[in-house]
Amino acid sequence: MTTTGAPVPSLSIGEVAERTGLSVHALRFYEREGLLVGPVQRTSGGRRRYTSFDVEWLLICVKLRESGMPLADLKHFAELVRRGPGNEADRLRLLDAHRQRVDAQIQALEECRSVIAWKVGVYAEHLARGEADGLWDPTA
Amino acid sequence: MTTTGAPVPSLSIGEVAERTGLSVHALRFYEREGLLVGPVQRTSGGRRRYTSFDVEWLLICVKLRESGMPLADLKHFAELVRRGPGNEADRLRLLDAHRQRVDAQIQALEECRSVIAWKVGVYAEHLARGEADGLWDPTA
DNA sequence: ACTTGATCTAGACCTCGCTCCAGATCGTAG
DNA sequence: CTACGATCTGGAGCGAGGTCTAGATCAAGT
Repeated sequence: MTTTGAPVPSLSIGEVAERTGLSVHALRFYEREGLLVGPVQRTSGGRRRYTSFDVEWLLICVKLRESGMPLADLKHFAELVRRGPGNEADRLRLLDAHRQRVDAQIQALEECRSVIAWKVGVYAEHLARGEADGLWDPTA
Repeated sequence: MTTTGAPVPSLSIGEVAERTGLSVHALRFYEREGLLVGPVQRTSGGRRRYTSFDVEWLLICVKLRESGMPLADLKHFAELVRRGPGNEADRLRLLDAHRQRVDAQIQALEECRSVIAWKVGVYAEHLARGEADGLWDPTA
């Protein structure tokens, strides 16, 4: 029954690279590093076939990496999921800690942006007033 | 006249490290890499003395680095400032490009945050409903 | 059968941004 | 004068996160 449905469409490493934005090199690297939940299936010829689960997980990985989670934490998270139910509190802690770091990061970036925007404004005003008005604060 | 005022209080590398959050190693490294606008002054004995200009510039550097500007761009910016007036348009372009990257970064982070917050919510709800309710989407 | 392009493995290599070390010197407090 | 901590230089080393190479194999089109 469960084994005879339409064959779940599986993807080659190249297709997954396209869909996730990771390079094929990075995909193999992630696998070696134990960042995937399960082992990737193979064809008789040894080529990887990724399931949609794999791809979903990878898309989450991409989001977590994009927001600065180190590979070590990602690996830890993968391990928790791999071990199956029973450690949801741990997973929650891990994600929530990361969420807080992301919030802090956003705040820091917004501060940076305002500093930069102010400096951009200084230069723009200077240029608007003409190029030849002399002395400049070297730090401006 | 201009040479006999109160001696501008200058700081040692350790004091600058404290004030900027950069390590003394990093400060020497930045200098070697040409990331400072001018050469740092030295005492007769060869120790660095940083002016408040230096410190201000370093604080800007810190903000730019914090927001992800690569050292190469920082160096480029320092070179422009070092060359003096006349290239304000270039400086503006450099900073404005960076501002745009920061904006994009903030947007990306906010997207990440919402994905993460959603997952945190999923786990939290699961835990609130009790630990023993069975099957789990492995990607959850 | 042949060609072409994607994929395979193991492992070397790379960039970035510091960090640390060794061994010498400075400078200030006792 | 002596100690001791801070600083000096040049260069090696490091951790993160991939990236790339070589040489072989697989799979699909003609």
